[in-house]
Amino acid sequence: MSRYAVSVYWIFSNDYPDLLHNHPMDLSGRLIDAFLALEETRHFGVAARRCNVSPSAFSQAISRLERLVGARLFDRDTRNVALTPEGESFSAGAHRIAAEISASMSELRDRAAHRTGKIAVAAPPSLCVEWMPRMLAEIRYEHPGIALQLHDVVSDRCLELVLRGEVDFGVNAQPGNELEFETQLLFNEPFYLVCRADDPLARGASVWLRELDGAVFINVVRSGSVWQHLQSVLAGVNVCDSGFEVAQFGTLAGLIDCGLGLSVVPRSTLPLCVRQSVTAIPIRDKKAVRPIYIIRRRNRSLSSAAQMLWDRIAVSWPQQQVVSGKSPPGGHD
Amino acid sequence: MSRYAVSVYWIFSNDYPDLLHNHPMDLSGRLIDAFLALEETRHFGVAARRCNVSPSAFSQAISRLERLVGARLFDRDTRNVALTPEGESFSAGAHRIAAEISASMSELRDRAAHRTGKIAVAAPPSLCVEWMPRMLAEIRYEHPGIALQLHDVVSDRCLELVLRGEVDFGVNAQPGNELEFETQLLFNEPFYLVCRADDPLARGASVWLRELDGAVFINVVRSGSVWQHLQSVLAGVNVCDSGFEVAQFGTLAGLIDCGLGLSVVPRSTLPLCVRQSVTAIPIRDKKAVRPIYIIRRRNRSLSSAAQMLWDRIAVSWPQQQVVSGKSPPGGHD
DNA sequence: GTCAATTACGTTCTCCGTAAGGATG
DNA sequence: CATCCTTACGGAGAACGTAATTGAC
Repeated sequence: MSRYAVSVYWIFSNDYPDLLHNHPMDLSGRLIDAFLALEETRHFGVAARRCNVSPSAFSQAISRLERLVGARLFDRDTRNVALTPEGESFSAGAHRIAAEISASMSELRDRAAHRTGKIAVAAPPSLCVEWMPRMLAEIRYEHPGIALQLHDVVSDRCLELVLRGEVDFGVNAQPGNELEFETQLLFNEPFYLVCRADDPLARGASVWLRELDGAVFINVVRSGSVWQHLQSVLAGVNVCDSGFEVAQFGTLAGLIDCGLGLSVVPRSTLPLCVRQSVTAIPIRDKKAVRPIYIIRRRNRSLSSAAQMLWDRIAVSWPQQQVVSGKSPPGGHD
Repeated sequence: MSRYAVSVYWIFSNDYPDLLHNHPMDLSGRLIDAFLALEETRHFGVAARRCNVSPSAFSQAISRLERLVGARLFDRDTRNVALTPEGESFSAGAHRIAAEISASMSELRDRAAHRTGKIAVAAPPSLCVEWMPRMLAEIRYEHPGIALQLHDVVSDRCLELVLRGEVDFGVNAQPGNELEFETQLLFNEPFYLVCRADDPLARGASVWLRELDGAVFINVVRSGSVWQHLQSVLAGVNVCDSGFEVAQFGTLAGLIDCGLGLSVVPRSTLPLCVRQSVTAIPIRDKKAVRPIYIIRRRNRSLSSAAQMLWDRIAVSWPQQQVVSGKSPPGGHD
């Protein structure tokens, strides 16, 4: 009896009385399925088997559907089953509903299986020379249905694209602030000395930064992250400013080739810098590196496809952890 | 313990194991509603209130939906709610599903409320002169959204249209066979003598059939039901065949007007027969009637709109009952 | 009499609401 | 610490299966 008393209390304490299990719109996919099966087979038993339920359950389901829509949908006796005019009217809608449900489900399944989807990433031009294209080529080969988008942009623009959701994630030499971004260090990319092959500095297999004292130095433009990092890398080295400030690494190579100076660039740009008479030499200083991060918006999940690429990139360097938002020396913004 | 034994037996005797409450397509309208509410409000509490459920139930519903589609649809913490890429992808489909469900339900509701729909009826030309048009005019006035169709056809064609479902029901002077048709007698329509106003028979207020002995009789075509019924009505009366056999009652009136004979017609055709010098006189014989039935396919329900008109017609003569399929004397086919 | 749909009835599962828990700002 | 989403839990209703009933041929 006390159980009943509790029930009564609950009935009256229910703050959501409007919709006690009788919403006008609780059409379920099962009911639509039942309708379509019966429409096609015109036979309760067969339709029930097709829906994997007992004839009894199927009959009840049809009754439920009819009660729900407020109209008898099938005329039936023990021998014949046929649509009523209302059933005919409902049929078109039922087919459309089923098609929409099916389409929505397949779309999500396709995305989950990476048969379709889209990945947009941003990366600095240097990493777009070989590194990102190689990553994307793998994806394209394994999942040709996924649309790929690559923005080769400078650091600030990369963060902007990530923040605005125009790319799923970015690869960047500069981490974002930790309130808005989730950042993981991928690797530290070493800088290389780039100079003429007949430059005295090119005699050894590697050089120290201090050996660059007095060398004529060609700068890259200040907007890129390369310039930012070089400021700290070259701190304490007395290089001589050549006066040039180039935007493209191919230009850099041309200037060097003609004996107008030398430069220091990240390894990923070497394919653009090295030519017949221009060579690249490792720098032995541990600090002659720039960090490469992978960056996404904090608290935003990635699409299934983007997550796959993220994992593939991030997992390649398994020892890394999320870094704090403090900018490293030489970083800006 | 015996209860558990029974349960175990049932588990193993279950012939429908495939789909034990985990069909891939049991998307319900409620879940779609929940999704749309949360997409719009971006707030669990508010969306829950809009759906008239507790925050807890709403949260569970979203989780259920996400488990069902196999993808996380919302990124959320205690402060922010946002669609994931998969959620964005699902959104369009969800809107379409909701729209289709809503449209289907409204359509059925509109039909139930007679705001829309269609009625097609067949009736003999005689009853299309005044009787059916009056019925249909009422419907049109009260329910202008319902499309109306009227076939003025002869008896056999009427049954054919009913059987083939090209009309919802028919009004007919001849009942169909009771296996395929469901028939209800509406009324017995009296026959009238139609003759020149100066005919001796027109002197009284009414006549007996036997008074027609020797009169020159103009027949209507044999294909119509009028001819069928006249055969039995005039059995035993020795009328003189005029040789004319007309299809239109206007023609009949013209012939009579010119003194070429007289005829006997159902009351409903009188508006077409009576003119200045042609008059109609009731016949006193009880058998000088033809039955008018309302006929529909057996075991086929009518559309909501058609049912309304059927009821309106059938209920006008409440004492009538379903007649047997035996053709009345004079009936054919 | 037979076959198929329905109804009756008991069981299981779904879904809800209350209440407690936990994370975030 | 306040807010809001989530989990835990118990109960009501939904939905199913078996079995009995109805109804049509």
